Amino acid sequence: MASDTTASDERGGEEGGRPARLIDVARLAKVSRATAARALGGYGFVGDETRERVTAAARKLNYRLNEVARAMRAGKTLAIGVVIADISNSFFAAAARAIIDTCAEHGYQALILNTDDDIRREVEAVRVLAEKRVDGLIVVPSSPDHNVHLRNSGELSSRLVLLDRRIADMAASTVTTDDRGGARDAIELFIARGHTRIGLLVSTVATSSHSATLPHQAVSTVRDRLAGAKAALRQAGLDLPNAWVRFSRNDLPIVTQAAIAILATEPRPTAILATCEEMALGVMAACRELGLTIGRDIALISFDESPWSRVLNPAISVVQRPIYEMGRAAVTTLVRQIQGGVGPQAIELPTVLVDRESVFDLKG
Amino acid sequence: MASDTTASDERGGEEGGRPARLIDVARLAKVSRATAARALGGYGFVGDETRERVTAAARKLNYRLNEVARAMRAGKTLAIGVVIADISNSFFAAAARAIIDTCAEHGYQALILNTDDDIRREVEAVRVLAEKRVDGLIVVPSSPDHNVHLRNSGELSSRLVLLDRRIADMAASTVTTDDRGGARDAIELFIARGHTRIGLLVSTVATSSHSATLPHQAVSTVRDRLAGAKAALRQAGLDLPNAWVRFSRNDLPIVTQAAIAILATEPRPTAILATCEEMALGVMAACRELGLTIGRDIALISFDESPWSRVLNPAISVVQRPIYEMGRAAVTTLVRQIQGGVGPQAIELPTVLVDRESVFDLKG
DNA sequence: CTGAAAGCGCTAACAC
DNA sequence: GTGTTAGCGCTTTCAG
Repeated sequence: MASDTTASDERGGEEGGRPARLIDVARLAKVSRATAARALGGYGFVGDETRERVTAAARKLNYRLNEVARAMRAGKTLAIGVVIADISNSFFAAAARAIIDTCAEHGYQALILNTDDDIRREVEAVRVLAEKRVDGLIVVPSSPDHNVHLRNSGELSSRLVLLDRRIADMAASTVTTDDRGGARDAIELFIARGHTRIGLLVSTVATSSHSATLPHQAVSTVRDRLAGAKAALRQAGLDLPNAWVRFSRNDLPIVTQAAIAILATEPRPTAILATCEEMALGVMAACRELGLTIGRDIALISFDESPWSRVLNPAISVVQRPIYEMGRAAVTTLVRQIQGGVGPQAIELPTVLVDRESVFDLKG
Repeated sequence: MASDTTASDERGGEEGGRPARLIDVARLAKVSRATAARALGGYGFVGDETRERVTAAARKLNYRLNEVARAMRAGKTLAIGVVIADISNSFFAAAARAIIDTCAEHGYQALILNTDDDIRREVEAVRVLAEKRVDGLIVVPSSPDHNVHLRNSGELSSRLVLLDRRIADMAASTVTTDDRGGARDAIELFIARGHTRIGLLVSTVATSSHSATLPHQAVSTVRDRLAGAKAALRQAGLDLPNAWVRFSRNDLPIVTQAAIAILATEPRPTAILATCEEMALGVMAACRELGLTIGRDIALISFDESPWSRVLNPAISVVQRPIYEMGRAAVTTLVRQIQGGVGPQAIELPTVLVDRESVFDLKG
């Protein structure tokens, strides 16, 4: 008799009553819970005939393992928390797709939270995920230095991967791209085509609108791209007047104003590097308003491939980043860290400059 | 003495050792687990002084509620499963954003899985989420009739919201848009501008490439839009030759081929209705290849607002759907169903035709 | 107002 | 090969 004294008996297959538990399967198969678990879980030793009885019983009762109980007992949830700025943004959506799929391949589940790059929401998100007892964390940090919540999350702090952005002095894995090189390549292409007046439209969510100076809280990606662009300009002996660089948040009307601000200078740049899809759209919107034509009046290069960049006329040249690979690498690194107990790694993926039609030749 | 016999004592604050449990807090505050739980959970009656001692102890130990244990005991995970085709697709990304945020507002977590509109992956996703014991399910069903896995999920079957697509004879809530009306409006605008040769480019993931006939497994959204368009054409006494309608999967090269197939007919349509962003991009790509100009040679209307539709030259007219509202409504309906035990509802949100510049006047 | 005790469903030692 | 048992950390009657 022992402990199995639940009065309920003979649960109907799928319909009615609460879902079947392991003990229901065990009883129907006339074995113990341990044996049923072994048969279903495929571990330990179970007689062939017994195993069949158990699986038959499980099917008959429409048995579903209770993952909550399993997680509780095993101390692993097989879940990974993902903290990003905004999943409806195309970059994060693509990364999330990779993360979700790769998680699934490894038997993990992804729990995704948006922060809108607000550090308070990020802190809150990490807290929630810690309470959910996720086995690991992938974070796109919204601040380059505010990171107590990341250092201070006990176990999780050593099962953490920073995606897209680095944080100084954190012993966490990072998956980034060569943003500095990407920006350099873009500027060099402009220069090779004879452009000497080159503007920069930089996405920084920290800013409330747009400004000409680098916000204090600018994230590593922003700093790197800026540094890469400046280095390339300097090497060519070119100037970067303040009026030609604008930091803007990811909001079309604001980006458009920022782009107009750059393009309204006299003389205006003949080329603009945009640090993401939204910035590129802002340049296009500004050109529309100003009666300028991309690929003829204004050369444009954008970071990140967009669904439309290949299709426009002229097609837009881009600094491609391997976004899907980034998400995938974040998960594989994290899983290795969780399972293998290996230390943090820094992964930097290359960018590829894809030259299409938006960078016209000024010398021709 | 009783059961609290764990030998470990005095856990260091945040660092070192396993995370603090309720019992550690209780001991430090010199109360029982029950009292500590009441104080922290904010329910039941607790003396003011006691409450303060407990919260102080919790803070000191950096205590985090173990959600897994809570879920196990309470029989609620406060998690909602979301089964969609592809989160990197802009429509689903926007819906997911709304779902995640609205879930968070209600204290729930969203678990998102991609199916690529593959019914087998959908079945698998539902199984996984059932094992995770999610409290409810939001599904974008990939098939209009294959639904055993949805009917057959015990408790979950009555805590299910179908998003974007309906399934015949399912007693589940649905959140959809007036796709028939949206398509009708679009066609009527074409007609009002003098277009009589109107083509249809319809997204159907079931198809392996593109074809002229409606696939058997076409989802309600597809059928409704097709029906709406046909009704409007019929009412105007217009014909819809097979050669002017194409069903295509969401893959730019294939969509482009499909659009080219339509535009290569003689005489070719002067207007095309595209049923999503990807279809519209395919039309643009085809026009590019064929040397045709949107807004002059070809009028275009697309379902769903895109980041670029406002910015292009000409700006693209669209049938707007309230995507964020759809996601939000799915969650609020589901939560009401979970908490209030109310029955399933059918919510249909309106579409809005936004007339921009891509539909030129043929009569002028 | 506070404490004791009974599990939620599962797994993993350890017996037999 | 199979069964017994002891919890994982929490909530929640039920007493006091």
